[in-house]
Amino acid sequence: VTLRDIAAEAGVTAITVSRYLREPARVAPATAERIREALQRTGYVPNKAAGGLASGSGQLVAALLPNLANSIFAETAQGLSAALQAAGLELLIASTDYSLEREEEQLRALLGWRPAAVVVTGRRHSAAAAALLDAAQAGGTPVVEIWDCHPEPAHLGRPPAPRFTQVGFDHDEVGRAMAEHLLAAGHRRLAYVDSGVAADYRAHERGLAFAAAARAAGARVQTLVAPPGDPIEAGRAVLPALLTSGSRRQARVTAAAFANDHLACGALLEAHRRTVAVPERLALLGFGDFPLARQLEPSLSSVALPRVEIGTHAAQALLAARQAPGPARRIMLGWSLCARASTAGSGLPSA
Amino acid sequence: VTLRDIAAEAGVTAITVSRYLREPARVAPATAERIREALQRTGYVPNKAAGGLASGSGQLVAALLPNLANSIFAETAQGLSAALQAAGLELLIASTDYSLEREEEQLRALLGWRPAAVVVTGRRHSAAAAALLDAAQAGGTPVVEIWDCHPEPAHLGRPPAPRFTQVGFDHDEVGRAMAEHLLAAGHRRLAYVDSGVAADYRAHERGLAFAAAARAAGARVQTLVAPPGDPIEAGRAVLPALLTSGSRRQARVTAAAFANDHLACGALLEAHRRTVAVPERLALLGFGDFPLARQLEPSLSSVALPRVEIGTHAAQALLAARQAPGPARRIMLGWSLCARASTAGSGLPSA
DNA sequence: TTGAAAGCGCTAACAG
DNA sequence: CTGTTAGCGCTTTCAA
Repeated sequence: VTLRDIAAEAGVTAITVSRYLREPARVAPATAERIREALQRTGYVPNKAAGGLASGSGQLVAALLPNLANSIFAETAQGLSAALQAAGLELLIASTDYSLEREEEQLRALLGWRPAAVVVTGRRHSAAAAALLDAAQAGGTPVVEIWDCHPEPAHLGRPPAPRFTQVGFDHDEVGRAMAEHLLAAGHRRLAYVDSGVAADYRAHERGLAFAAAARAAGARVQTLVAPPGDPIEAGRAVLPALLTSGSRRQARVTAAAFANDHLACGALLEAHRRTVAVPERLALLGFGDFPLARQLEPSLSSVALPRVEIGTHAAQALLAARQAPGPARRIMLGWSLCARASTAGSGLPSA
Repeated sequence: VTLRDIAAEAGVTAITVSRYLREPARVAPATAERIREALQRTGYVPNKAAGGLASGSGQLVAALLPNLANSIFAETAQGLSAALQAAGLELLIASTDYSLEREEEQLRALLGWRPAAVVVTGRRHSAAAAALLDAAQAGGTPVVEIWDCHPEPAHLGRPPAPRFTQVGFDHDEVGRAMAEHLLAAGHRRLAYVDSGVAADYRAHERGLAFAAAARAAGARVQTLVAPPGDPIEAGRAVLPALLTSGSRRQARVTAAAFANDHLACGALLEAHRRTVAVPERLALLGFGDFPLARQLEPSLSSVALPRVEIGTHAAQALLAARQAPGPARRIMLGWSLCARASTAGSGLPSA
């Protein structure tokens, strides 16, 4: 069923039906009525590919996320989806499995649909992918990077504008805040447990900032990498290393920060099983504030993230850019360190 | 940059470039080389909307899920996404928020892209949505219903074919298995805690089957509905009702089954907090087997679901149907009741 | 208020 | 092996 078919039914030409569909007011009432009936009878659904081709517009938004199953990105996807639907845009989505090569490949595929805007995760891309994004933006397609706002150092008093609009937060800042939280509770022997997903560079960067801040404050920091596989099990598996670390000449770790709440929960559960006192013997700090974190016993301290908001704000930013193209912005969203029982301050003497 | 541009660069016409892109073997090596260079230089990305329009094909798959953030559907989406990407198809996704009206509205929007196939969640649709799906299938677009395989009663010895291919499992069967599991552990006073998401009819159907099976075995069953809002909190909130139920003339509930693991975890954590013995005083059975279920203390019995497989099998089914259209099939995927400590058999005397 | 002509970027079918 | 012609279904621009 095409526009022509229903035009024939209504005794007009295709263009009139097309007009009716877009600006009903510009069609005579009598004609409109006949068109409406024909539309009803046939159950016509306009072909958006043809429409987009003719008008050069496009109603698709392409989004690239590392993984749709990961609750962090799933909520962002939901936020994006809901906000775009409300604006009449459709979401074309692809997962990259944290791989820059797959991101490039999928970006190329999605760009073939001439999306109205592009959303990518993070600020690291392959050279070719970056070139594609630049070209897209130069061609008037807004590009938004999510989950990673990275302020460059200020030049001449103000920070330079980013290449693409960024919606998220500064992972360095979070890493530092995590360190400061543990330092404030009196800890001086810290550990950071990095993600087993090696390509999750944001987790790695948080760890670097964590370590730098801790060392700057005179604390010792050890970095472990969780084994790959189920992250809760990985967190359990990491606990022994945390407990025995530096047992010889170096004082033992008294607090550990984790790349995510799954790992931290694993460690917490394993500590419980081994009757290791948390936070007395070992304080634990997660990242992500997953719903269960606050429910465990002891409740897990964590960093609450604007997971859904990143999606909705990204949608808003690209809608705004579509209407009135402007320079790339940095949209910093709030996060908060939720201090709970697992890091309750004990005023430990520094070792 | 269009096909014409790079054709001009390579000194050929557009159709030759088009051929090179689709069947490189059918152009002369020398020509191919020039085209390749031109492609490289310009960074050309073929316009798929135009290609699809001309060829009548389309490389998009439309998927409708209740919610992308819900871990159950998020994993299915990931499975779908990965399997489709591997086959060179893109995923156009929309969320319905468990609403049939929104499903219909979004279905109409997605159908405008003339997708190569359509994936919808569940077997209930508005009349108009069902008509759209029928029309799509009649027009050669495979339609797959996921998460709900509902065998009709057999006529003349064999069950009738479903309207659309279904990929999932039978929720009635799961509901019965949940009841049987608790009955086998000696329980005779059961409860089913339904989802606070009223439109989640699959959870409701499991509850009905659960209750029917339990009553058929001579047990008493009470059905509660979890309050809306955070499901873990809802599970916590429901516990008192379970503990006090029937305390007067009717014997107390000794085992409860839940619409999902979030609710069950909430109840488990609340039981722990109140030092209510699980499973001795109250056995708890979840649904979904979320990663944390097995990690809690006591570990939560639950029903493990083919979450990712539903996505991958749906992709396979629609790819197969694209290549060789056949009758709708019912693809039943396996699930398993994981008996853990929270329902460990206590051989309770029936009341 | 409606229509005719042209074309969006690409591909099918045929011809050369 | 390559090109010509004629669209896919819709919208733009202009004219009536």
